[in-house]
Amino acid sequence: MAELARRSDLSVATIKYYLREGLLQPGRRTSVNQAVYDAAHLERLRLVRALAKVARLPLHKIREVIQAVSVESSVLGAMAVTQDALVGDIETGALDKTADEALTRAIEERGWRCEPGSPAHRAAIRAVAELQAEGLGALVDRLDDYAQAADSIGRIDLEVVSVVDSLEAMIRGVVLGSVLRRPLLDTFVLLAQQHYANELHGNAP
Amino acid sequence: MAELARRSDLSVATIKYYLREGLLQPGRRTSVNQAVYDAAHLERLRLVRALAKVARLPLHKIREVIQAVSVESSVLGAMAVTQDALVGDIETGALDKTADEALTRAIEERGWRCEPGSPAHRAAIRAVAELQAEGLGALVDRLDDYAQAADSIGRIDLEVVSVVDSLEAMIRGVVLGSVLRRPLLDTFVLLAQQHYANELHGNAP
DNA sequence: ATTAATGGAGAGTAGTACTATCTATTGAGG
DNA sequence: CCTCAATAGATAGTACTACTCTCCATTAAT
Repeated sequence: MAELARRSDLSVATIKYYLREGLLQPGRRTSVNQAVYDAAHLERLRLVRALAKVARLPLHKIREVIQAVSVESSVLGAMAVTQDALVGDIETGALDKTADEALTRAIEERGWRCEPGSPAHRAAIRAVAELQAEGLGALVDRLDDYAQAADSIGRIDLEVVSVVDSLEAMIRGVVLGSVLRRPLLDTFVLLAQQHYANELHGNAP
Repeated sequence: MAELARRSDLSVATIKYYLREGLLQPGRRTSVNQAVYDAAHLERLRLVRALAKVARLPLHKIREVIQAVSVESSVLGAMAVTQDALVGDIETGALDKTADEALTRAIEERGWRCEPGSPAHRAAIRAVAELQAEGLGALVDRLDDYAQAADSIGRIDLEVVSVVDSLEAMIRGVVLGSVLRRPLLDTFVLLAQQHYANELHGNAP
């Protein structure tokens, strides 16, 4: 276990805590006070850390994702579970009607076939509604443009996933990819903003 | 104050707390136990809520952003402050060298002019490094594609901002836009993923 | 034989974001 | 004028998350 702690950069106490919380599968017991942990345990710990630190999911959500994914036998199913965890909980009240309409227009424009009523769809409506509520109509007017960029990203995501060979590695790739690709794109957008801000400012090459 | 609580959907106790924490400017006093709050107070509360609930910034970060932005007199400055808050704190250690190289290649490919060493740039390096560490090299191989999509988004962001007229409204738009555009794009990407997942699955139209 | 680590369990801690209670006013209605 | 609810201000308490510490009996390693 000291080994596992060293390799995962976590304290022994934290690993024990994760074991208690069911985030880490128990090791193979060799005696009453000894157990061996292998590469799978290390990988699990890395996954848990990624979900906690990068996606900032609460530990109970992480447990849900891990359990759901370990049962899951399809890549699409794993993707759905991960998506649901990433959007978080949405209050089940009525959603803004004009936001729904604006979103529906954008979806039709793109020709997307997606599940209406899915957590992601509901979260999208809420996001549009918040923009409208804060008077950022100029942003809402460009939904189509953002949708076009999102389309590229979603397509690349799926292309990347479909490269992998084994189902298990694919599911792991979907979960980790969904979580880790987000900050990548976020920071890339910031860099692009810097670029165009510099251009506006007159620092053109 | 009861009025402000009602309009902002916050409890009086919470507003008092925000006053204590310096997140809300004090109202104009009319007597020792009376003060009037106006539209600016309501707007501030909405901004605080957006930064807390949507961007999930801790309150002390929100205070930093608000104070920095209120002093700020340029749109670019406000954008930089907001960017720094959104990327969070990065440990000031050495960053992964191969990740830096991969990122530099992508930036050059795009022709971006951005600040090396800025929080956003450092965060990008870390994001790439995490993908590499988790064996998601397939994703890193497509940095250019993601960068291209990010480029579109950054360009649209700046176009949206430059539409506004007054400086004050522009700064508010930059802060709120940066914060609220994120979940919009996140959910759009999820919808695009659903679309392409359906296609892969054979549910083509 | 001694020392150090292990598994297990419970209690304790730090940080965040409120929420409740108290006090001394004070404004408004009857 | 009197009462009563509301207010500003301050302090203490709460709920939750994510650990961290301490203890124990047991056992592996030297």
